[in-house]
Amino acid sequence: MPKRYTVTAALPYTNGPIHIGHLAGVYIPADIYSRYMRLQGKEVAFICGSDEHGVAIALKAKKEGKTPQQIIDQYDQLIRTSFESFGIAFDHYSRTSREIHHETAQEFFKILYDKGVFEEKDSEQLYDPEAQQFLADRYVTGTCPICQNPEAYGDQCESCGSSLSATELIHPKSTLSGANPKLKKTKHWYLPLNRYENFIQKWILEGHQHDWKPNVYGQVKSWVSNGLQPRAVTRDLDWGIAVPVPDAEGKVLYVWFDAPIGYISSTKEWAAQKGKDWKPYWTDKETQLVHFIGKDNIVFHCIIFPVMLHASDRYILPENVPANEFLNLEGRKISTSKNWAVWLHEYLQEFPDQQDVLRYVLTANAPETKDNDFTWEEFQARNNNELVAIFGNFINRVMVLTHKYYEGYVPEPGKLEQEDKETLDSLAKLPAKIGHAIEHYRFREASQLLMGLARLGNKYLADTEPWKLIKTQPERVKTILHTALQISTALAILAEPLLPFSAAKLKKMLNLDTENKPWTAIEAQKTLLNPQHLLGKPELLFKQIEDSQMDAQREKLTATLTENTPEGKDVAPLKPSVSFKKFEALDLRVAEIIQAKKVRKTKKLMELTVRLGAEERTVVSGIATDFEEAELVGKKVSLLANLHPRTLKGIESQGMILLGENKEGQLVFVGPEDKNTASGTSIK
RNA sequence: CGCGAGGUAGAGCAGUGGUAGCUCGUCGGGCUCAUAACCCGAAGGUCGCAGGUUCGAGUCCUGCCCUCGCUACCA
Repeated sequence: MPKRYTVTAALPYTNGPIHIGHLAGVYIPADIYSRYMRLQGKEVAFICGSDEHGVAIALKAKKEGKTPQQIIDQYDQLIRTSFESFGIAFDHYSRTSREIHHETAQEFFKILYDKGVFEEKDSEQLYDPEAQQFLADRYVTGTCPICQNPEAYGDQCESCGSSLSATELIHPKSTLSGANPKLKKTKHWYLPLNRYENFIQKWILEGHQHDWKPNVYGQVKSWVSNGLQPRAVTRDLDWGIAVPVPDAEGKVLYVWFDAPIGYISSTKEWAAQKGKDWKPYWTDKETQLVHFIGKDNIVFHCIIFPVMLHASDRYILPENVPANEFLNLEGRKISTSKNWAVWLHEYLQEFPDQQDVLRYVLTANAPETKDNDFTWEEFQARNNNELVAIFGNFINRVMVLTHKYYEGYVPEPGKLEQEDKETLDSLAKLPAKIGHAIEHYRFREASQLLMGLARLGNKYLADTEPWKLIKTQPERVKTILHTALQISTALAILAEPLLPFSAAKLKKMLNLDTENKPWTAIEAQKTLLNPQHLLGKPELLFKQIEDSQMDAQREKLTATLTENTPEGKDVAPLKPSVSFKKFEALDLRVAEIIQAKKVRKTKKLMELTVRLGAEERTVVSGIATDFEEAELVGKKVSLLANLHPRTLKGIESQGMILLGENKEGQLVFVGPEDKNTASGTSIK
């Protein structure tokens, strides 16, 4: 096993607070891993920090009439304090806006620059003269040069599916100001990922086929087999880290380039404060580097950042990148902008001193292999049925019995019976099992193994029945409770990485020394709690969570949903009036649906065959989420019949069905329903 | 359409070639030290579908279907 661990957790982007998805995917597993490694006596640097650059922050500031600095200060503070009170025990949490990071990132750039790694390319890019900035591809719309669709985006045309670059668009328009963007020459530096395909091939595809998670490995494989492209590492923007070479005024490092370097600068800052040398943490082969991230970050941490590290020729590569999938909330995708989330800072207020409950639930149901769903129902069940009923209750039974029979002193054990030995043997095997699970990033399994130990304790008490034997064999009861107390102590030690607050509370109840007993003591079946040791006061380790609390949380989410529906807002403003002539140009008809079929591999598209008098037409309409195939057939609807045909998913749509949206956000037909209106009738 | 990940008991998941398992839930029983908690037992699965390889397939191969994600779409 390596002796030193550099553990990084994805840098949170400071444009919003932390929610349960972040915790389940990144911060809780990283924290468990780091805590465990520290308990094994390893040198650990658990590193994180706020990611504070990039165009999204610049735009958010502009929108809110604040400076970018104000935005990042606000969220850095919120994120920092909520991590701290949640017990994510970073060794260091820095910020990419700090001087040390600017220096480190610039130095990193310089190293690659001096080695001639980058390719320099002049290109003509669209520049918005009103907003006075270069436009990212997705901020430009225009006419597609291939299919003439007038609303193609700068990176891709929705109509024909072609990949475009913004400069190819005919009649481009800035979505920021509406201005006509002008071409302006600009120079950028590119990281030629294509030259490192062999490196990635050997390192990951051949070297880590079996120890990396399938979802991570699969993503990398997909990227490599599609062919890697050079990627610009600089941008024309005023918010970020200046490009430290001549001839680069007004240019900053692209945020994805500077952010991962934040791991290094944060380590440096930490080492300086501790009087340590940071270098071994990033250069020594005895160091195991592990990146904890969500699946959206796989390409950066498995391809781009490693290529940067490799090209610099002075850093070690990550040993593993255990990316998690995503967590949904009550069946819907978590969304910061739609406020569909459980926010960490709100949880901490509403469930004070219950950090471990959320830690446990998010660990036991972590999205390790696929997307998972968080529900308040499960949250309550996991707490009441597992933490309270199994773990907390076992501890309480042992505490109460020991106080009742022996005034809180640990009794002297007698001769061990078969049932005692078997229980202690199972106990001795657990540290290795839990450790193995954590070392292999299977935190869900680790949490269940820990709960299994509490179950073992309950079973042991049920089998030995000390409350009966106390009347007939009081000596035997001493052995039983001594054994039960050993299990309790082991729980306190083994729970530390997973449930640090409860572990601390339990240690206090057991009156354990503050320093941790090593896991090896459990494996060696050493006495963990000596006879005559005096226990502390019994307290409940976990509290029941009531239905009313869950109802309140669910109501909060329902309120969010209501806010998000169009009805909660004002009616959309009317468009400018049109002349009668223009209205007359529209040919509106009654159409009868005679066939309806969902378009494969789409969520919303329905292929409809409609009758217009004698004529039959195909119309593709985005209504599949609101209507079943069967209920559509026979229905009469209003159709805009002379709309220019458009091809969707390879099906030519010859018209558009008129629809309205009700307050629940469901689509309803505008039109004549099934009266005696003949199909083909004109609507006037 | 393309790529990736999944599809195993009512729910959530484990199981990568050798008699289908865990947790929750359900039902029945036991216990009463314990936060109406704990312990035992039972019911419940054609392991997405169809072929193939093999003495043997949840596990390997091929094709297909479905779900999710990325991307796109929503005329």
